[in-house]
Amino acid sequence: MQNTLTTEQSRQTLKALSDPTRLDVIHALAEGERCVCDLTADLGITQSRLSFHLRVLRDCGLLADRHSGRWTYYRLQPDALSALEDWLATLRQHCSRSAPLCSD
Amino acid sequence: MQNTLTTEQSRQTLKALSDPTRLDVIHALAEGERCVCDLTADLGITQSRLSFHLRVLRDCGLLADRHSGRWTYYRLQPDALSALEDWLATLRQHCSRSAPLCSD
DNA sequence: ACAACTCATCAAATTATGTTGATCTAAACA
DNA sequence: TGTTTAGATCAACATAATTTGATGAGTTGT
Repeated sequence: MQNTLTTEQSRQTLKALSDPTRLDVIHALAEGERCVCDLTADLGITQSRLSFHLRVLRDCGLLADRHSGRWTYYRLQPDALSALEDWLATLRQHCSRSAPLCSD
Repeated sequence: MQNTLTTEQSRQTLKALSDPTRLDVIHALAEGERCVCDLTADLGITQSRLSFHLRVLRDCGLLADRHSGRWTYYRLQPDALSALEDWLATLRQHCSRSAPLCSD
């Protein structure tokens, strides 16, 4: 499979995943999609704070949302994780080519 | 291969990789190990700034260093990238299990 | 229309990260 | 010993990310 993430997109996804609150969100959504008010209760954080983190995760493609009535449901997009894995694998392969240059 | 990274270690590595200057360092080192003064010249940044980023990368295991005379040589540790890939793959597998819960 | 509910957004305050320039230690070499 | 070089560290500043509390927009039910 080809990596379609730009370096900038990968950076944003890496940064998004490096926050503990956002990892909590991801774990909570691993059970399936949930509305914001349920997530707020599950995680025990304020609504505006959760909304901020949901936006970060959605903006980098890790989450998708769906509106129904007055609720907004968020769900995981595992393909975004796959794409990041591909990007990382490519980086690692590039790094593994490295040979020592400096001898002393 | 088993994932040996804790969530906290993974977070630190993700955060380390999410900075453009640090990605530049990694790409520079993909050619092989280099001393700090050569890296400073390669990247065109100040010595203290580079030193700061090298420490972040070393602290999360992405780089190793070696002292020889008055020089310090840094090199990549591709295994740290592999470990992060494993952690990500595990997270993705966990996420991919998710089934929609909310019907309306 | 009105009230209650869900959620996003905003400004202000707080906290975390990165940058700069100076200083310090250790090594090399005259 | 005195001087130069490599590199780490520190304090001060600058910038970016996060949190909080308030407000606003849309939806539902009375």
